[in-house]
Amino acid sequence: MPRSEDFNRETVLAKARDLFWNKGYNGTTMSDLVHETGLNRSSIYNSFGNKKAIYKTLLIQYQEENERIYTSALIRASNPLEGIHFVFENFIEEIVKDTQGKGCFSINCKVELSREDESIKDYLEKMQEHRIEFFTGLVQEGQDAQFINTNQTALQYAYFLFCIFQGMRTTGMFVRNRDVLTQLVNNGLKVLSKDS
Amino acid sequence: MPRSEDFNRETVLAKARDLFWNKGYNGTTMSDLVHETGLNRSSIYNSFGNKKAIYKTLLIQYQEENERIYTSALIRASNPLEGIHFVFENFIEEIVKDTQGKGCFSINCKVELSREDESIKDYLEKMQEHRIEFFTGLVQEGQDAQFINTNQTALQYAYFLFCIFQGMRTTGMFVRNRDVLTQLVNNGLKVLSKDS
DNA sequence: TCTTTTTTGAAACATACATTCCAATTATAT
DNA sequence: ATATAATTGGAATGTATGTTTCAAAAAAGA
Repeated sequence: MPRSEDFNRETVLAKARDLFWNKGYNGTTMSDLVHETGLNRSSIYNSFGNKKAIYKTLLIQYQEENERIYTSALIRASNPLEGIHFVFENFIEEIVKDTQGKGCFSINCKVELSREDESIKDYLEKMQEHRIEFFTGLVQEGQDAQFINTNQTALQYAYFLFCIFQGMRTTGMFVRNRDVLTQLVNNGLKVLSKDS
Repeated sequence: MPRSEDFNRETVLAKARDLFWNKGYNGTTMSDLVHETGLNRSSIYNSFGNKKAIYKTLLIQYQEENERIYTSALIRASNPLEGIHFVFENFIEEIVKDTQGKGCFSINCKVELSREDESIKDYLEKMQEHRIEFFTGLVQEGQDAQFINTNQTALQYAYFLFCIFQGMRTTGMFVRNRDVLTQLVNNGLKVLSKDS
């Protein structure tokens, strides 16, 4: 009996994501969302919840997309160190493509909302730990297979990689030169390499 | 003839800075400022201008303070590489002291306002270039005096240092363990060292 | 003391914005 | 075709918030 939604959920969410990514959470108004998605106010509230709920949906979606991108980069790699290289090359591509200097959705969220919204803080903290575990596993594998030196623990190197990632993403808001970024990664990964 | 202000300018600005730092630009209201500083609305507008003006004043003040901190760290150092070490140890202290995870005022500003406010973007972009020039000079001196290797140009190493700085500051919003941060710096600076 | 100039206090203004309401509309199942 | 249940449109609501106004108060100099 019920009438069905008259729009494509994914398309709407994509437009909402672009808005929030461009203008931040506070910089985006519900009217912006109405205008950009073409949906009516009621439809938005009805189908996606309020502003915070929409934003959280997008944040989770962003994390999951990234998760997929990273793991797929690993599959192409023939060893853990190369896997790390691929992951970072992926970051570089994202930064170079980001001609507006929007930065990382997740880091932007961290800065703008993590101190105001406890639930977002908790989520982002878990995600950060998760990423560091991800790197730790990779480095550990690399160390076991003699591709990465054992001067430091896998966990410590994981923090280092995570730090470089966040640094690139933040620095990259103003600097999007591929060569500069590539050298940045090379310099960082030099620390892990066996022959140093 | 004129009546004089009934408050301490620096004290008021310090309280305003804490507010903006804690809650961000959009998260802080003029009423917060009124409440926290104890000044009257009119007095604030009269003596400091509107919200954006106050914020910009604080941003500039923050940059200048940091400038002083860095150059004073250099004076204590006996060579450029040690100078870089001191500067980074300073970052670590700031992060460890930041028990609330407020992060860097300047990076927070970059994320929250640089895409919405052209003048702030321009200012921050200039500051970023300035910091990179600062690091470039230091590295160049270090290379000239044989403390730093010449595998990369001074400029490239400067980007690397800047990236690690921004990464530490962002990662450090959730991770404030001194040992972890110290190892982070050590790993980064290993890249510059002569015997590697 | 009296004038001048600025600061200060409290209320008022104007607007931006998230959210809700309700009637009209529309698709589905019987 | 008709009843049903959800969606949709547009206005309305209430509140949060940046900024202005203006008269009263206060300090400094003559």
